[in-house]
Parts: sequence; C-alpha cells; structure tokens
Amino acid sequence: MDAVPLLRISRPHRLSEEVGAVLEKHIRSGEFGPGEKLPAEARLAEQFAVSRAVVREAIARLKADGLLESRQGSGVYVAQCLGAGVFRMAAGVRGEAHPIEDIFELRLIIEVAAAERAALRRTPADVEAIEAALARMDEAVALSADGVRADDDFHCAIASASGNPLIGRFVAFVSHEFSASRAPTWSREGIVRGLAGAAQDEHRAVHAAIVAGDPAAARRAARQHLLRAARRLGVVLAAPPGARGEDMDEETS
Amino acid sequence: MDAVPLLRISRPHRLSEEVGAVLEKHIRSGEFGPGEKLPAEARLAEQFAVSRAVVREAIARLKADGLLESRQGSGVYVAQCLGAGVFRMAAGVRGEAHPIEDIFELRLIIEVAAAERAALRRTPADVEAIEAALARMDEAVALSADGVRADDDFHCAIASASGNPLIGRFVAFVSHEFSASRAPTWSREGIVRGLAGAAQDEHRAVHAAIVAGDPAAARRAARQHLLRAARRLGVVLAAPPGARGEDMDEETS
DNA sequence: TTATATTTGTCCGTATGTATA
DNA sequence: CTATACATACGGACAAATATA
Repeated sequence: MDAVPLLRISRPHRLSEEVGAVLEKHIRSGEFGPGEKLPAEARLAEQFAVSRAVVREAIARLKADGLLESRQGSGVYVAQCLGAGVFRMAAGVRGEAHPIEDIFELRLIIEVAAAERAALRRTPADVEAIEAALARMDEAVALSADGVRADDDFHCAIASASGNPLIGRFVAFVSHEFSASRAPTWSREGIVRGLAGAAQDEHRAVHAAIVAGDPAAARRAARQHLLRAARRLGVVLAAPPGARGEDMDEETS
Repeated sequence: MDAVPLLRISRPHRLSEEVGAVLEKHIRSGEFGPGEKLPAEARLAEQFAVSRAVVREAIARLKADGLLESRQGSGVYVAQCLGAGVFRMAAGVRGEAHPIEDIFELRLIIEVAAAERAALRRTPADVEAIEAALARMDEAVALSADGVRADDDFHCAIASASGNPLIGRFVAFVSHEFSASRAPTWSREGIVRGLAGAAQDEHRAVHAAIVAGDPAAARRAARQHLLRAARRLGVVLAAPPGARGEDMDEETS
C-alpha cells in the first residue's frame, strides 16, 4: 500500500555505500590529493545530510581499501599511495568487470608457471591434496554431479604446491573470479557431452607431470589444459603467445 | 579516576580493528562456516564488551574485504567464497608479510609475460609512456636524484602495453609493494656505485625489444633485468626456473 | 493474510583521549 | 600550560526490512 520507492534516487540500498562511493570518486579523481586532510566527520555528515555514524562506516570501508588513514585527534587523511596492499578485480566498487579473455590470459600466465614450480617443489602433502581433488572430480563425472568446486580446488592445490604462498593465494583469487564461467563444463550436459571427461584427462596429465617432477612437461600439460578449456568455453585468446614457439625463457644467462 | 580498562581486549590502538581481527580469525579458521549467520550485532557487542558502533565498524571492514554480507532485518552472514574479488598482500590486517623472495618470484612470472605481450601488442602511446619513464630515470641518474617513481612507472608502462588491463593493474599493485625494496638502487650511494646505471642498461634492452616487436627478446631482457635486480638486492631465488632451459611453453599443440 | 518479534540501518547526545595552535 | 578541534567510543532510540508464527 506504500508508494513506490522510486523517488529514492541516490539510495539504492546502503547509505554508507553511497557516501563511500562519492568520497572514493573524489579521492581517485584527485580532488582530494594524497596526504590531504578531509573535512571533519561532522562536516561531512552535514554536507551529505547523514549522521556521523554513516560517515564513519564509509570511512571505515575506505580505510580497509587503503585509500584513507585516520589519526585520532588530528583528522582523516588520504593515503599517499592509493589502495596500496589491496588488489580488486573490479577497480571501483561499482567498476565494470574485466573481459573473460583478460582473466583467462592472466590465469594462463600464472598457472602455467605455478605448475612448473609445483613439479620442482611439491611435497607429499601437496600431491595428496591434488589427488584428493582429482578423485572428487572423478566422482562428479561418474555421478553427473557438480565438480566445479573440486576443479577449483585442483588448480588451487597445484598453485599451493608451487611452494610460494603468494602464488597459491593469487591463483585462488583469480580462480574464483573464473569459476562461474567454468560451470558449463560441469553441467549435466557438459558431462554428457564429454567436456568434463576431456578436462579430467588433461588434469591427469598435469598431475602426472608434477608427480614425475618434470617441470617442462608440467608447463606443457597445464598450458594445454587451459588452452583447451578456453576452446571449450568458446574463448578466443588474442595472439596466443608461444604459438610459434617463442616462449623460451632463458639462455642460461 | 576510573579503573584501568584491563579486562577489555588488548587495546593497542583501534578497538574496532581488534574486534575485526578476532572475527576474521574465527571466519578464516572455519569456526563460522560460509553462509553461516553471525550472532546479532548486539550479541557480539556484549560478548566483546564494546558498543554496537564498534562492532558495526569492524563488520564494515570485513564487508569491504568480501568476508561478510549483511542483510537488513535478517542478519550478518559469512560470504560463500571468502574474500572473493579482493586480493591483499598481507592476508589479515595483522598478517605477516610475505618474504621478499616470494614477491620477487611472482613479479618475475608476471612481468616477463607482460614484456613478451607488450612486444606483440604495444601501441605508439605505450611506447611513448615507456620512453618517458626511461628519460626520467636518465635524469635521475644524471642528477643523482631519486628515480624510484620513474622505475615504478617504467614497469607499469610495460605491463600496461601488454594490452591486458588486468595485467597492467596487477603489476602496478605488485610493483608498489616492491618499490620500497628497490630504493637502495636509487639512493645516492647506489647511483654512485653504478647500480642505477646498470639497471638503466637493462631497461634499455627491454625497451629495444618491445619497440622491435621481438617477444622472445623481450622475455629474455625482462627476465635478465629482474634476475640481476634480485642479485643487486642480495635476493636469492629458490630453484630459478628456466636455469636449465626448460622454460619452453608450447609445442604448437 | 495478518501480526509480532528480531535484526540491521540510521540518528542523536555525550564523554574521553589525542593532537595541534 | 591552556584551549580548541577532532577522532574514538559509549548509550539509547526509532525506522525499515526481514523472518516467523
């Protein structure tokens, strides 16, 4: 019976998010330069016509994003280096998403390198985790169940086996951004059409190379898996590097 | 005149940060599973012996980090995928920093690939930006001034020339985390000792390869620059991949 | 469908510790 | 040292959305 909530233009849902978005815009546009002091919370509150609690929550988010710093008794200041220490897929909170090709290329770069290093440094525990994910995907294929989660875990386990926690965490980060697009492979139709089975064959090749401790084979297997996964998804990678065999890295210094 | 506030949680500086750190620990340890509902704000407030505003600010930070979601009238819930969309160098706010070797290895992986793609896809504007940074570093060497910023910009310009905005933004992110450790090269002693000059020679090699459109040469030059930069900093990379020439990527399918 | 309780979102007022002039 | 400005923290209160009976 209430009137339609159309008139709340600047109020999608969260007031603090609105304030935060406006402040972020002002900061990124340089209106508030690095190191510069923001107006007092009370000032901002009356300027935005909201309470100080709302302003404080907006500031809390921007502090978490590394855009602001607050010093008690002094004020709130813009960070010298915006967003240091934080990397977001979508630049702004409401930023546009990156095209799937770009995400895929980044995955290719980092995961191929991760597989190579996993072949060199894997521990028995790493191999165990990789094989556990592999087994769960086998189950998923047999039962026509969802194997996206296990697929994610497989790639993350390999990255973790690289021995570099940063690589492990970054692959986990990128992998999740990608997992939605990986769903078709594990849909019932995907499994019936043999997409999941093909992916499993490629997974096994990567696993074998890592267990064998062959970094070159691990690179090839990981690369082939990702390229074929791209084809299964209909993703065309711009100017596939290495296509003409120029992906050699080192001439022994 | 009041009694000492000993019974509170440890109170180094920010109360909301303390609460946020404790909550984050509980979430990441799985004590609060994905999708699970947290106790009400009022409940948490009395449990931590703080006001609700403090709890709300802590929750605001965790929401910004993608660990929590709040629904008005319902409650606060743990995100299904923790930290989706956000990558931090230091996992928690109080998390330990990653060793310089790990950061360096990730840089090596991503920047070598970026240089290769820059050689394939660079635009005239990209080349302009790269050369501008190069010129500013020349100035810095001549004047014994600080060239860290220009050095940062050089690497970021190359990554941007890769044509993949994701790579550009990620290199900018990693590069900044690293720039502090790069300072010695551009200190007055570093310049006098010729460290900066050596780095410039390597920079020029990368630039030449990119301008020439030679991806393999770009890879080699970028790799050599980063490896030598590591040696200048005294960083030893564990099991340098490609040292035995096994970094080939593709056998043309 | 209606009514009620719960919970988050928002606002106000106040007190305290800190930094700065 | 004093005074002012400010962030931090506390408590109470109501509105709005949700969940439940």
